[in-house]
Amino acid sequence: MDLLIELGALAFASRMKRMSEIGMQSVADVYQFYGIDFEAKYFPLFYYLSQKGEASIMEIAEVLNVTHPAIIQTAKGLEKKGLIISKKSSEDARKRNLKLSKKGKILLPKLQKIWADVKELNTHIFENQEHNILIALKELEDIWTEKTYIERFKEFHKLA
Amino acid sequence: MDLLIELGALAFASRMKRMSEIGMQSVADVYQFYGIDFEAKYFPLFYYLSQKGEASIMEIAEVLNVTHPAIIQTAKGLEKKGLIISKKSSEDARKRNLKLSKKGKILLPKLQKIWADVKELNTHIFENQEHNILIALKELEDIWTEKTYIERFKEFHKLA
DNA sequence: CAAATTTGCGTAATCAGTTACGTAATTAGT
DNA sequence: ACTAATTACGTAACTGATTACGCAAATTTG
Repeated sequence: MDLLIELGALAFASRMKRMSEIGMQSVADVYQFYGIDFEAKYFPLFYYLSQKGEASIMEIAEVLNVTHPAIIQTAKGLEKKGLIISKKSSEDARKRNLKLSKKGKILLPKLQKIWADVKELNTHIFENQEHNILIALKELEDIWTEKTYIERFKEFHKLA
Repeated sequence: MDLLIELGALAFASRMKRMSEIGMQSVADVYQFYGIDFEAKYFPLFYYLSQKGEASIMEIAEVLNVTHPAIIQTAKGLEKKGLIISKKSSEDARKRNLKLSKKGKILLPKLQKIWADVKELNTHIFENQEHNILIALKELEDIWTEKTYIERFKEFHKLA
């Protein structure tokens, strides 16, 4: 029995969270399968640095939609593993810029291969869905951007 | 700029999580709008007790798909608010059964009204999606049930 | 029916994020 | 050019979940 599924439209937040956790665990399993010492939680930060080259804490926090202490914490983990390094910005003494270390750059191609394989499978799965979850997500993200839930709630139930 | 959306099929776990958080916050806003002292995190447990009447810690944990310490913790919160009570099972001395308190039963109709309103709006939103996220979720949940991601991964990439 | 195993619960430590707050550096206003 | 406001970062405390572990009660089994 799965109460959350029964609850349908009421419990969708809980189900999304559970699905998110399954997604994280799945990728973790892939890294492990390839014997690579890399955690799923590092992906967004490491990937962004691999694209951008160098970026400050706040810039990363904004792009990844998390708070800056979260970036500091994740960066600590990646620095400890020796995959990224940081140094004070020369233009702005408040900023600390992060970038891939030599070791990080060496690991990168292996990770890129895995990311490509994961992306390929995911795309395959999503495209074979009758209702594509990526499109559904994008629709919802746009709906919340347009108007907050509570505003919509008041309007819908004529409480405004 | 939103890197996660750009990453599409690769970052869907992070996006699901974010959407889940928006969903939780939205319901929290509705409780607040009605001036009701109830937190979104209490919903699954409180709702289940309102339906079942009485249930043990482990039973609830299984039905809600979380670990038993999570239920103990959530139950502590609801007991502190006086919305549920607990007593040792008479049939099995290991078990502690939870149920709504008098105060909880009095609050229930108000909550039920809110849940109904939220469900109505959510259903409206989801039914107007071109790709319905509830259906998409159900499809994915079934896919993972059928076979783990890593198994699927090995097959898809001919690594089995 | 006694011993071994399993089950139910509670607590502690941990985890990945958050909010709150403080400090130093930069930018804006006059 | 001072002063005020803002921005960037770091730390601390909290949150809501997890895993790991231990104890007591119930159940299985030899």
